[in-house]
Amino acid sequence: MQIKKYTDYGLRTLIYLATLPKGRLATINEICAAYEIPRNHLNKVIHQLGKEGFIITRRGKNGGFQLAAEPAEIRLDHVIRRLEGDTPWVNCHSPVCVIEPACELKHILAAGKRVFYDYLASYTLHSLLHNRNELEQIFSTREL
Amino acid sequence: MQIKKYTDYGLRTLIYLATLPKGRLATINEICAAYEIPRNHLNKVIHQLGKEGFIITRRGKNGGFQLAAEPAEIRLDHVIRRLEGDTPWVNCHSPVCVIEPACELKHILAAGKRVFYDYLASYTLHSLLHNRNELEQIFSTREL
DNA sequence: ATTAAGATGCATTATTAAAGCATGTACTTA
DNA sequence: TAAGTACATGCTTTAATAATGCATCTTAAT
Repeated sequence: MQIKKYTDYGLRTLIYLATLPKGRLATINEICAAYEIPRNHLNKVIHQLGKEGFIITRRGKNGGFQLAAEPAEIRLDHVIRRLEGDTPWVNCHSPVCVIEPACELKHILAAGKRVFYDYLASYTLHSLLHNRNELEQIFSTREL
Repeated sequence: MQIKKYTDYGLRTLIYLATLPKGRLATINEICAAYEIPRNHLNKVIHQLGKEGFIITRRGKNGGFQLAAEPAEIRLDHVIRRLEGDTPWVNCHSPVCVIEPACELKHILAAGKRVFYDYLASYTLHSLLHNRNELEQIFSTREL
């Protein structure tokens, strides 16, 4: 019961982008360096962030990516749901559970999951920028 | 983002026990047979269920285990929290995250986790017995 | 053309859950 | 009190999946 690094990396990327001046593109290498995370994995995360419409990517020389919307418009439940994958939190098949047709558990856990994401829906990328100055400082010192 | 089979097996065990006449002991072999799950893994689950006080175990010949309380007294949040382990849903260390001191994410996810378990707190083992007759029928036909 | 960026697919490694195995300990009953 | 049966415990092995690595393709600017 923990979000994947994959999802974590995606959120970190969005946080990084949100601290940049509007219109400025970041690159995968830049983010890797800032967080000291492996390029290959981040590569896939960035790709999905683009596919899902959270960022706008641009290929080719001088390419990169930027937020596709204002931080306050990017909801955490959306981001996490997409990156994490939206499968049930209990697996009643594989292997098959014999009481599955009579079992209430899946419904209760599904509702619990809904409650969790409903809560996250009250937060956006903007909510993660509370300490924006401190964040910017961390990133700037890392570029030395 | 999915509960472990370990936790699942624990819940299934409690459901099974709840369908038995009061005072009747079940054995690990019995539960393995009912659900067709591996004895070795279930072994550990049962042990923890006992340690946590959800069931009362008795060793030796004619031993076995039974619920330690009424189904309505056994809360799902308690069971799942214990079996699943109660670690944060995001790992900010290992590897270290450079923005950790300035990052709000962990607090938001911790609150989301709380909301999830608070929701589960409104359900008990009794809530899982809605289709008790059907459950009993499934178990009885499996014993043939 | 050349270069720099993301896109894509496949292979490998690392992590952790799941399962297996062997043996210990407690308790019942003949 | 000996035998048998059930849970307890620790260690090992396997399986599943996330994470990472690598090679190459595509796109766009210069």
